[in-house]
Amino acid sequence: MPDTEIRMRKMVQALRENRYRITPQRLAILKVLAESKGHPSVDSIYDQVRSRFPTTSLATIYKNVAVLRDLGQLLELGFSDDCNRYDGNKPYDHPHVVCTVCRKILDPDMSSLADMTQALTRETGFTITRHRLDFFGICPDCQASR
Amino acid sequence: MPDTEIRMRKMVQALRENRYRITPQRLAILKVLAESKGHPSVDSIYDQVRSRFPTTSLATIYKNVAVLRDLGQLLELGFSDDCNRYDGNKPYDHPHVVCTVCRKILDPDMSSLADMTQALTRETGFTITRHRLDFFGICPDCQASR
DNA sequence: CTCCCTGCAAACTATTTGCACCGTC
DNA sequence: GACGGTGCAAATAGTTTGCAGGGAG
Repeated sequence: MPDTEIRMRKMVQALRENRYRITPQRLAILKVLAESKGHPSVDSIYDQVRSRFPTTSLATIYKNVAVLRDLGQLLELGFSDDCNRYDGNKPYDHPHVVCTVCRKILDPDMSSLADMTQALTRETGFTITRHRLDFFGICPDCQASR
Repeated sequence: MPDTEIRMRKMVQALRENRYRITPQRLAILKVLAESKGHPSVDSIYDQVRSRFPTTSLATIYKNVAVLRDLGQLLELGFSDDCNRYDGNKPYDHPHVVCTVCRKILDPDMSSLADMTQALTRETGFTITRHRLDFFGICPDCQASR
């Protein structure tokens, strides 16, 4: 079974378990999220969903993205200077590399964060529940086209 | 000379070097930023400046904060789900610990980031120019008052 | 005396909300 | 059939902008 299919099922299951109805619009949104290799914005999801359901409204995308985020099925990357981006395939905290030119977002491998979190709890007394690690720079593609 | 004084002078110098005029409002904003131990929001700066210059407008705070940020004298922490916060004392990238209850922000000690950045350049080919590392959790004070 | 800066109000933009109708369960 | 979801439009909130008058250099 392809990964996309697995994610779809997982998200549908999470919706069902929480008594959310399975509507065509919802399925279309899940499909976009599961198939997306990148980190789509609400607008990008909107465009893709509209190609199959032309009457879908932006508000519906926002509402459903919020539901999925609250169910822990979607990671929201808020950028204050830009629109939010979403990851429906790895809906848990992980580092990102963001190209400041084309706004591409990648997921680099990086392990040592668990250690840092533990050290932090010891040092500050905080109960750490979430983190956010973003690196910003210029991707190879954008460096080439200078 | 107290640290506050040093930061004030440094910021004034940066403004002068870039042909920005030194106005009373600007000085008041610099003072708030240099004296602030925490990470004030625009609104908080606004309130503090108004206690001495009651006619100051919010737009002026925004404009000056943008100038200082662009001059590299102020670190902007954008939170998409909340208002931006600023650090005028350490205007360079560094990790933060954010209490999700009281919105307090601390600067923990943490070194290993330089290594991570280097590893990343090797792995992704990105030219890394900035990073952002935030940990979210509940501070000791807020844990106590539960 | 020249412009940059300020203060006011209006504009902007991403997101949220209210509400009547629709479709899932 | 009940009631949660959708689509539309209007509201919201932080931030930005346009412009006329004021003050730093």
